[in-house]
Amino acid sequence: MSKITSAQVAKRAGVSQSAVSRVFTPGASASAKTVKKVRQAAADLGYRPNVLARAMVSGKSRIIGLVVAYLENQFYPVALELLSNALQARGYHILIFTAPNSADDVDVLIEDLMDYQVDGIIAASVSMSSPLAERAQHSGVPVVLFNRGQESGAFSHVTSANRTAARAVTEFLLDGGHSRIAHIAGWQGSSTGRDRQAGFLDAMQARDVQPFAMVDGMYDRAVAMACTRQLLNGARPDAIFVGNDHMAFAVLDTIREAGLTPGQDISVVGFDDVPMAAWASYDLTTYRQPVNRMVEAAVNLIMAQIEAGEVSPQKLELDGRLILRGSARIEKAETK
Amino acid sequence: MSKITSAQVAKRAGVSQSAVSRVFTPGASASAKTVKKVRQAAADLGYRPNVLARAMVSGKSRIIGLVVAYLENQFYPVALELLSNALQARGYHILIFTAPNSADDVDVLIEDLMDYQVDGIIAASVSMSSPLAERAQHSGVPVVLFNRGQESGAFSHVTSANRTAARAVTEFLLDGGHSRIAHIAGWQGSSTGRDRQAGFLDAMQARDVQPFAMVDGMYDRAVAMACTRQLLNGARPDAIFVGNDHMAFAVLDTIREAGLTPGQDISVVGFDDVPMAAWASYDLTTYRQPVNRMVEAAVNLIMAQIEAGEVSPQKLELDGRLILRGSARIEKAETK
DNA sequence: GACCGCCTTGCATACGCTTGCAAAAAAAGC
DNA sequence: GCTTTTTTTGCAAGCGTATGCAAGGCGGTC
Repeated sequence: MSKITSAQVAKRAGVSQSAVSRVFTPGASASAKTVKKVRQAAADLGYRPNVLARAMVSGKSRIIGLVVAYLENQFYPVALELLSNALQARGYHILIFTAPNSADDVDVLIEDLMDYQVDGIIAASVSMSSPLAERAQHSGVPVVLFNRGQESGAFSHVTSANRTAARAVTEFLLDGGHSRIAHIAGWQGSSTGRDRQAGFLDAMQARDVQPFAMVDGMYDRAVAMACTRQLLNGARPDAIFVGNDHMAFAVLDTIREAGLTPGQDISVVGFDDVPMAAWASYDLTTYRQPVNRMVEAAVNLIMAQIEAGEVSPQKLELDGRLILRGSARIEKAETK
Repeated sequence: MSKITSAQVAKRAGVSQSAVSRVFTPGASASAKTVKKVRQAAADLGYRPNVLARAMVSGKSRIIGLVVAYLENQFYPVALELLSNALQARGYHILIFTAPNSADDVDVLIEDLMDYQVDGIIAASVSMSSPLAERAQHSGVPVVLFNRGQESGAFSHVTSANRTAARAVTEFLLDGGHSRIAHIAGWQGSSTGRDRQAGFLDAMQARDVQPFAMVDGMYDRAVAMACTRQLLNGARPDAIFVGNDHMAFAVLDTIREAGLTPGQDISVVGFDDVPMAAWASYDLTTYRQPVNRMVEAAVNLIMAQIEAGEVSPQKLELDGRLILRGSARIEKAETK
């Protein structure tokens, strides 16, 4: 029930309170003798500096606000864990805010976040409004968007090269001899969803083949299942490119439910390469987002902005690669 | 780049700083006139109270430390999201700490945590050492263990009634006519793993049937797969009760890999009922942990301890129920 | 109209720490 | 050994807010 303060340590060590502070402040000067006395006293009393008090005077809280949603999509827990570890290693910690779906509420959330004097904000799977942009900018809080882009040049962001990637996926399907290719797109309210769809269209137009179908799957399992059932009615596609793995699993389940075999009757390709994609029951061919590098980049970005007061927003697009598994036919078509 | 303070608002509104403070402090007295002036000035300036400064003087940070690991196991992201939402609704937020596997390091983590003056700690999927117990107790920081028990009566915890539940699962398998039942147990270093194994043994002994096999799956996918391959060699079990869903999925994959059909050749039952268990590709019979109620209970517990300074640790065990799906044979054996 | 009680308000202090400044101490230079 | 330079140290002033206390304002009662 006791809070040990630096003053108490100071008294016990026979030095001033500022001496104690300096011993616990990296880069401050203190003689070996003082350091020893203070450390001893601190250990005796079980003293630990109060991060909040430190934050008040220094203006640095060593807290990063993380806004996240869609934790059902395994991509985010994985990213969250990596982010947390990377930041912990640098002495920062994550204050987590789970975002509601509506975009307006995100703004409220960010206000909340800033009340905590966070040193930076990482927003994963979330778009931010422009008023909010100004707000954060105005407060001098760096913002990095993770796995989501932003047209306005307000923030930094790090994503995959979604459009290029989607083009590669589509070309892979075309090369595999598919000609009736459908796209269950990621949510069109998100940049990732739009970019991947654009990449899909790029590739189709380049080869001069019409999309079999193209619908918005909203990054939602139920919606993806409904879309798939629709597609399976009547003339079927021979391939479906799905906006992310989370939906792709739903597609696979639905295809099997219809008595068809993925990779044989219909090829399915996802996006993300979450761990589950490698599991035998799904065995999903998918485009691997380089989540490790994305996290690293995001952390580096936010650190740079915090430490250097860097203001120019960076837009990073990292390359991943297609991971071939059993859910999509590989060999060239028999027409060859 | 500007930090608006209550003093600035005060000046603009023509009142004292304390008046501003009172307007933003629920339960403090201020005349309607003052409230109006202050709110106006605050809105003009874009003032928001500094939570950290508030925390310093009040001693309440409105931050809950959450220690978590095993985010690959979908149970935890789900719980995390629910916890975060429940706490956000009460004006609290989560500072997240991802725990390494080793138990010692958890202690270091908690020290870190307490530096942030958290109002409480929720530890999910993590055991705590007794020195740590004292430490937190000494600092007056309430600790609640989530989905993990603790023999020492030091902290509160909330879990399922794991032993009873495991007994029910085992009885279900016995009733289904299975006689060669194996158990791939949860990590024996965890209370949940041990309790479920104990429940399994309870039921088997009560019916006087020998376990076909019993091994520690360590809550690890790879280990569970290895165990399963072992079990499938030679004389096979006709049922496997797995310590959690995360491992059960691995078991199912391995069974299929061996050319067998779960629910037909071998029954499999898991524990947790994570969302994925309901997906068609797994269709896993499993014991549903009442995660909503567990979260609610954990939050209530920690709130009570924070607000009332409650000290007596509570040990809550909630009941879930068995969810029947396709991975386990249901009907009585043919011997009937 | 005087008196009493209650609601508001400002003043001043405290929360636990960092940091600029100047004095003291130690080290270095000759 | 004395001056000059460098390092160490204590003092004190904040960081932005809440809150006890006393003074002021208001209405109500007789």
